[in-house]
Amino acid sequence: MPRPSAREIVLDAYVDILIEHGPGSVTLDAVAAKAKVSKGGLLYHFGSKEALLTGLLDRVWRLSFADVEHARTAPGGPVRYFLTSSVTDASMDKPAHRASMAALRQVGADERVAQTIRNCGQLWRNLLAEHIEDPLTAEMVGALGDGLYLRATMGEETETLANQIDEVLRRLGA
Amino acid sequence: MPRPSAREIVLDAYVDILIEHGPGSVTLDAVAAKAKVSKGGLLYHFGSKEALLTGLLDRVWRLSFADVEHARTAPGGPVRYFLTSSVTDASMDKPAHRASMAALRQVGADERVAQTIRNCGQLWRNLLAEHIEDPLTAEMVGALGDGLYLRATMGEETETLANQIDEVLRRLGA
DNA sequence: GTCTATAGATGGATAGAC
DNA sequence: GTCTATCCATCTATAGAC
Repeated sequence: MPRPSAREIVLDAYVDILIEHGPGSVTLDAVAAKAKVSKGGLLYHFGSKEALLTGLLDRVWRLSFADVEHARTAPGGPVRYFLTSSVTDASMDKPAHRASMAALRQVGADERVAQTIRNCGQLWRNLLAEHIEDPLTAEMVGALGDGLYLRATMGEETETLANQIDEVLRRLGA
Repeated sequence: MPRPSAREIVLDAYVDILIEHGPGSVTLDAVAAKAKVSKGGLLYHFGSKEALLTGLLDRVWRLSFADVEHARTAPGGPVRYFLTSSVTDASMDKPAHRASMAALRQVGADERVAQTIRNCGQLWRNLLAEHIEDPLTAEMVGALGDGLYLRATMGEETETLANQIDEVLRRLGA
């Protein structure tokens, strides 16, 4: 485990603040303080506030891509991995989910945000389509997972469904 | 149709800016300009930025409650109404959806935001539970609708599922 | 590569005229 | 009920020392 670069530490702080306080509270001062660098130090790595967002979107895409690849070889299969991670990891500190949660809070701030999130969604949908024969079923699994993800990011109880993923998949025929 | 009060016009402007530019761009100046009042005029109706958020959350709850009541007597039944409106109205300018989309962008800014959204979600889940016998099926329909809603708010294509709502419901047995 | 200092702009909120 | 004017805190970004 190599020590994370200063760039990554700053990005972590940016993500933390977005998730905990929202975009209205994101200031260079706040990010620098959380990352324990000075504002000048921060601006050496990210030349502007917009550069921070760019860095976040890069991370979101990179981690989502890796997560989808990881799903391909997951023990219970990709489909099961998709649903369980939608519901389980969103509240935990899996980096891929933290990054996309942070990005979700920036929708509207820049066109690239929604674009990136859509691209990541497409990755997952492609994966599901590869492993579920019927197209409509694949779409339904995708939408259901997205719903679980949304709920988890809202701090909602998802146990009712989380404990019955196998039965859910059986009923969907996936 | 009574002319909307100044309060409502200001709230509309606040919602517009949240949806179009995100919370990072919400300033009293911007809201006042969009509502075509002065900053002083705005602050007469909402004494602070926080009061604007409070006003939004009130509206979200009020409109969601009314929408759920409206769903009870919808032509195709409440369940069908839930799914079709999740997918259709989110991109349109139905006030209930615009308000909750705006609130969604403020998650993290204040605890009450996620709380309000959870409460509204509970309203819909109760409705579904009343009209779908099997509890797990009801939960699945709810999650699927939430997924469609999330996608619609991201400007995502939802037509594949939107055109097959009846088949979706048939497969879910709802 | 990280810091301090500071410029210059913009933010939220108040006071008081009309 | 709506406006203008203003205060002061905070924000982004730059300049330049170390």
